Amino acid sequence: MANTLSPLTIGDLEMEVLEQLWKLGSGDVKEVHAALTGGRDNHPNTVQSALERLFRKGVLEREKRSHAYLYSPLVTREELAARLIDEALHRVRMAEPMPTLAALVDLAAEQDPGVLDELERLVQAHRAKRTGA
Amino acid sequence: MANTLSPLTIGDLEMEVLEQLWKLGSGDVKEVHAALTGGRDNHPNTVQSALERLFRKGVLEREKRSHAYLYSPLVTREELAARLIDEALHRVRMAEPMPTLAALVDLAAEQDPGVLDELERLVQAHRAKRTGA
DNA sequence: TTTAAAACCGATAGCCTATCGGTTTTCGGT
DNA sequence: ACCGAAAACCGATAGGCTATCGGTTTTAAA
Repeated sequence: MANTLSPLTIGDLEMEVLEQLWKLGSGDVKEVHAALTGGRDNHPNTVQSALERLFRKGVLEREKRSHAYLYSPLVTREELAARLIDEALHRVRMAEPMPTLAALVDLAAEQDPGVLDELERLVQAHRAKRTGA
Repeated sequence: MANTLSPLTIGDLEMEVLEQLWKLGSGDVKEVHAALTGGRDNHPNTVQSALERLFRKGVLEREKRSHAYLYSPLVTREELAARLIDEALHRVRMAEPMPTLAALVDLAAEQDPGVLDELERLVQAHRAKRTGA
C-alpha cells in the first residue's frame, strides 16, 4: 500500500557512514564506527545495519577480511549525486534531461565561466569515445 | 528514530495527482479523481488526502469554491525538478556543481547521444552571450 | 578447542504514503 | 430558517522505510 517504486533513498546515518568510507577508502564496521565519533554515539550494530543496507542498495561492496567484512564504496560522491538526480527527474517524469541540464549549466556557468571549457572538453571526450568505439 | 530531515518526497499517487493538476490547471477533489481514471480506481478520499499532503508540502495552493477546495499547483514541473535536484545535491553535500554535471552528462549521453550536440550549442550560446556582454 | 570477535536475526520505535469508513461541517435551495 | 446533499475532516489500518539495539550463532585465530 505504500510506494511501489523504490527510489534509492539514503538515510542520515547512511550518508554519514558513506562519508566516512569516502574518506577512509574502505573500512569494517569497527573502523567506520570509530571514525563516526563526531557527535554520534551509536551502537556498533546500528552502524553495521547501515552498512548492510548500503550494501544491499548496491552503493557499497564488501569482502571478507578474516572475521569482518571490509566495505568500500562502489560509487563516487559525484556518481551518487548523478544517480539521485536521475531518479528525481524520472520521478517527475522529466524524461528529457536537456532542459534541466540547461538550467544546471546556467547556474554553474554563472558562478564560474570555467565550466564552459570543462563542458566543452567533456563533450569532446564523449564524442571521441563514441566514434572510437 | 527515523530520518531527522524531511527531503520533500512525492509519492506515486501524489505524482499522478500533480500530473493531472498540471494538465487541468486546477481542480477539486472530484475533478482530479475523475481525471485520474487511467487504470487507477481509488476512493475519492484517497485522492483527497493526497491533495491535502501536497498542499501541506507547499506544492499546491487551494481556495474555497463554494463547498469544495479548488487546488492548483504552486510549482511547475521544472521548478519541482529543480527543487528535488537541489535537495539531492544537499543530501550528498555536493557544493561543487562541475563534477556532478560531468556525471550527469555521462548518464544523459548514455541514454541519448543527442544531448552532446545540444550541450555543444548550449556552451556556444553562453560563450556568445559572454563575449557579447 | 576454547574464546572472543563479528555477523546475523529479530524486535521496536517513529515516520511516511496509500487506503478508506464514519462524522461533522457547510453550502444551496426551498 | 431548515433540510439535505456534498464535501471536508478525523481516525484507523496496512505496509515500507530508517535507525536503534539485544541476543544468538557463526567463525576465525590463538
